[in-house]
Amino acid sequence: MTQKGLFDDLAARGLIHDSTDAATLSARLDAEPIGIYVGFDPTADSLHVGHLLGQLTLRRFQLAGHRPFPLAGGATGMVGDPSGKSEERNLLDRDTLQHNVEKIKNQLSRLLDFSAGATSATLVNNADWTAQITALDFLRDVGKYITVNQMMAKESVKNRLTSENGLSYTEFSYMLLQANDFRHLCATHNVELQMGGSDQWGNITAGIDLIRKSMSRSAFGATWPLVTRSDGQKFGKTAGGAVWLDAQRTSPYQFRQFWMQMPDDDAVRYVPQFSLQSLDELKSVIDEHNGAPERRIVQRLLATEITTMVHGADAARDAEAAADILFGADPTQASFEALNVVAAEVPTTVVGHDQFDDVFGLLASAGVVTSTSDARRTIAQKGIKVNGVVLEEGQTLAAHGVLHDKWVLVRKGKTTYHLFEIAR
RNA sequence: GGGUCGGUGCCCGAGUGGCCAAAGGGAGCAGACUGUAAAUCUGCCGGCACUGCCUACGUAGGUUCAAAUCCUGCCCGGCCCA
Repeated sequence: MTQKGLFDDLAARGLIHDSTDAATLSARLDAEPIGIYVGFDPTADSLHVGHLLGQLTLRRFQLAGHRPFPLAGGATGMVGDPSGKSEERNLLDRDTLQHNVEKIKNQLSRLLDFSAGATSATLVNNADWTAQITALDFLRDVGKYITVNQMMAKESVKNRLTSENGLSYTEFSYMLLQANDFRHLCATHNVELQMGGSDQWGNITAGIDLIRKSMSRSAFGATWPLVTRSDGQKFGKTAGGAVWLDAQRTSPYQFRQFWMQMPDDDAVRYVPQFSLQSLDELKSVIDEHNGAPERRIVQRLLATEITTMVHGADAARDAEAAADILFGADPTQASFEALNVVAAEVPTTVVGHDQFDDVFGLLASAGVVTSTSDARRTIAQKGIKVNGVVLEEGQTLAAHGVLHDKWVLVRKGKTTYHLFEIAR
């Protein structure tokens, strides 16, 4: 019924950081389908690549025959998780939170199958069972079972207690809410396993304890490691900010580029963690990649697979087609249709014929450069190419022609593209 | 509340009357080399109507031909005392 060896597979991919007794959990997973949940707090109206591991983990379990429960933290988002934070969070207001939950729900659905019979995913929102609980009930039914001593032992709590920022009672209580979520899902949906990032370990074990003490049954927990980058930067951040799953915030093209432009070391490390392909298949791909790293085989695999999962096959194909044109041959040879694809993926600004003389102003207002001064500098340093040709000082944007009577393709540096479209 | 030290560009940090749009480092941008990597090297790195002008060294005033630099008030932070 369930695929054997799931736990070992996860471990081999580098996806297990902590877990409750590995042998027991592994045997349990092999024996029969179980319910697993992963929580996502609605701190923004879109998830970002940092959340992908959680979604992919649920997907892996689903593919192996288990029942995934993505959880939107409508309630926990009200409080703020102190884990991994050095100071008290600013709380979002209810309307914003509600809005975020709605947007995120949709994204949580993307990678999972909700009509897969026994292994169907179930989207839950902890506000549904938490919002109505009275303070008294909560203290009796949850607080009673968890000691302050235990909460104080949490690393994130300790850190905050010794820092100057302090820790409010609200954030301190966060772990109780999360523990209650686990118990609720265990009681109502027979969910036995919670997973999360390594910073969630304390919250997860609190839930396991609560289940043992109040329900007299056992539950499992596991975490995946923090995704790190070889250069020490935070994963999922680029110069432009976070890489979002929302196509409005990060276009499929940009999303795909995030994976394409990944350093070799990171890409090789991430592939087993992010790809759903078997380890055997991946091993041969990695070998091939190491033999010819300039072909970016691993980056390409990640870019294609993840973009397809998040944005769909059509969007992934278009993004790839656009990138092939931009990073491939001479743009002046590109067909009208090809450029149309590019136009859909690359930021585009509509301009009038008469505006082409104001090169600095155009580049600045389109956001290609940060100011007209920056535009001057970049051009002086030969950093701007128009239709593939270096733009010299004093030339207008139309100096190298207009493609198909419609577009001027501007490239800044190696990877930034912008399209100027002539107003009709 | 008293004392004391400090608040400088995206970040760290030097500068204690003119030579200061402000050393140095980091980040960032561009160029070379490359593979839409990494490392390395070079240049840039407040804005604009760009051989000049404007705005900037917590904030508001003052002294001076001239202030990030001196004086006064205020705000904020560290430390010590109460």
